[in-house]
Amino acid sequence: MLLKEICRGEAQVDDGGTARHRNGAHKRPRLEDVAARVGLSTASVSLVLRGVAGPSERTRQRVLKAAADLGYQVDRTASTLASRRSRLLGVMVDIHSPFHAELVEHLHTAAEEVGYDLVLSTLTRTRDEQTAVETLLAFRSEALILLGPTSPADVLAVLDNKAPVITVGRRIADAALDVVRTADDEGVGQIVDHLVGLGHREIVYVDGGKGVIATDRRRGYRTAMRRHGLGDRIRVLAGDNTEAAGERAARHLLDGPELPTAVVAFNDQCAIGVLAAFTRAGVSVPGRISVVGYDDDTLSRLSCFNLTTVSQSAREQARHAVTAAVERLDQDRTEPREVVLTPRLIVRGTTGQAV
Amino acid sequence: MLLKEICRGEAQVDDGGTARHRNGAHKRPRLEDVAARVGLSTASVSLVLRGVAGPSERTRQRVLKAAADLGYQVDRTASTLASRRSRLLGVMVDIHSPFHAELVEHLHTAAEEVGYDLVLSTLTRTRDEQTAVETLLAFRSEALILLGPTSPADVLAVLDNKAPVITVGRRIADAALDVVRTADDEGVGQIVDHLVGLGHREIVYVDGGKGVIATDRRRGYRTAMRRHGLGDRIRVLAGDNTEAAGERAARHLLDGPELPTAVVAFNDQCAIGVLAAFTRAGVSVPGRISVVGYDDDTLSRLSCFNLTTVSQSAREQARHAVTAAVERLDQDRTEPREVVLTPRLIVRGTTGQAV
DNA sequence: ACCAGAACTTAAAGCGTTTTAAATTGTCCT
DNA sequence: AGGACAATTTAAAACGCTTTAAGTTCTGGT
Repeated sequence: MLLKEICRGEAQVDDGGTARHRNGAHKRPRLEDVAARVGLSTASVSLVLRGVAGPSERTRQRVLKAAADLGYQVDRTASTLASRRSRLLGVMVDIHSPFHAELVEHLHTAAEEVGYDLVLSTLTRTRDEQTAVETLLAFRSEALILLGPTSPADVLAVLDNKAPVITVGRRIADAALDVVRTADDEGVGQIVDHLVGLGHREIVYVDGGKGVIATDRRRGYRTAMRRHGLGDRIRVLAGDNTEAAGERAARHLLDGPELPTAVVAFNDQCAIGVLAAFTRAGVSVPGRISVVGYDDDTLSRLSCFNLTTVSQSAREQARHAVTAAVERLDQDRTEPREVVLTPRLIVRGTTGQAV
Repeated sequence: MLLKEICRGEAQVDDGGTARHRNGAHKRPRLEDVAARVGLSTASVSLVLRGVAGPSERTRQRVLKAAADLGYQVDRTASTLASRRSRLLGVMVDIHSPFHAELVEHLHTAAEEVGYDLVLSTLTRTRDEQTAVETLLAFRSEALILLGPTSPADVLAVLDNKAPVITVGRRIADAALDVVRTADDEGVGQIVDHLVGLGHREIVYVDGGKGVIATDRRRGYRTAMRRHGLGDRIRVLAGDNTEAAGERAARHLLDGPELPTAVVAFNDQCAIGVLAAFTRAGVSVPGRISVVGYDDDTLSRLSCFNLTTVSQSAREQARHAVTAAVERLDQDRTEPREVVLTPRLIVRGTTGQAV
């Protein structure tokens, strides 16, 4: 062991710092190195570094100092292997989505609070959900938090056999999975309530195409209209989640016999298309017509849009997702759970009294 | 060994699938399990699974089949430890930045082509560069690709001792680091050329505050103006990277004696503020005044803005970053290298002939 | 001095792979 | 049949840590 140490030392000297990075094999200090430095066993050092009770105060201090001097940093791969726990939550995200970005932000803090770390795997044009999830498992993630997955329920169910799956932001038929989401129908309901409260009766909805989310929102619109006795005023225009769709819908309305007094769009992106088309046509918003989006995108907050919209409380969803994971991992919960949060209407500048 | 197998088998049956996830300790099949299944050693299986030459075709097929049957997936932590290589590139990103999202997308494909994987660590309000980088190292990243780091050059230099650092998108004084970036001054120069070509002479620049990037772009503006003999027309308005700053600047211009014929903003965000203020004031763009941004944000592409801007070629930067990493890791390059790419002007709808 | 028990420390056995050197099997000649 | 060599296969030693059971050292009380 002494010999070994000397060898390492010599090698480092010979190395001279020039070939430091060769093959990424820059020697980082190991537990053994700091142990040798203070004349203790690696066991003690490990104990101190993990903050486990046992080692004396004197030992603690010396070890901490030595570790700092050497710039020691634990090797996650080794400790995962040894402890049989990675304490890692795998998160699948669409890196282009601002909403996911927000979720990740809160997932980080929530996970940290319960002693877990996050590993991210992103979807891209050339990287599908399958690949993303495999990466997460290869890192030995203990649970999988999937943000807005599009895989069918049965695929997710199979996945759940390898590690508990928590789906965020999407309703899942009745697979035995944990789901955290907001009530999309209710969110649109709140929008309609708000508009009706402002005296609107001619409220048009621009659809978001197929998909669970679009379905829920559309239903929310219909239900709310009927609730207000406006069942016969229900009017759904085809559309999708793009600005272009919003523009098309708005032009369609402009070409029509009479303009409604309010337009509710599937999401913010789409709403902005609507907004742009109206502005260009000289129709005042919210003077002549009110426009509402959904998602509380960064976009909607821009003062030039200042869009009334619905927020999905990223913070709460993230916390619930982490809690769900921890319950599965550390508290033996086996029953699936669905957490449905109430979205929050954000009234900004694109809604006003009906004319 | 046979006994051991039986034990594992029994345990799985007892488990019955209900307590599967307890402590994240779901037993995944190991190399040994697939070896046992085909009656070979783990060594052979390892060889086959990694595609190393040696095993006979017959063996190969049998192993592959067994692995598939068992749903075997290699455990990265173990193989990293054993092979002393993680083949992992650590990437620090600001998850809220659309530009970083694009870079990550291309980094993924570039890394894959050379047999590396990416591990992402994000900056958030509560997670600074220090923490992000430590996480990357804890995973044993072999190189660090930092997207737009703000840490001072000397901190980055120290970091480079632990693993080769490749900085993307930011100029670094003269640290011995690899840098990949675009020539910001040149980008702004292209904008000015474009405007001058359209007959503009009164071109105002809205500044981006302090910071290396802002400095470069401002310099680019000044240099280009002088180059066109417009040195006496140079006019820089205070600003930063926000929409609000753009609005302020535009209002300032509107209040002034005479409007310039073109405004160049530090970035797209800022340009959109400018745009919004002009539109609201009834000043036609590009009829009366031209506006240009920088970054080619998703924002700028929205048809309602359709902003003329400058693209930073995420794809090229990503490829160069990965190449730089690989050269350091696999080809013993020790000399730092700076790659400066030429940005590309994207002419859209906010620039036109000077009036 | 001696001893029980508390306080602290450590030896050693893994964790699931890779890798090297050695062992085994197979093939083709004489 | 025997031997040389190539083609396969494998035993066993890492990798850097955690963890458990077993020491060892201290206390304070007799």
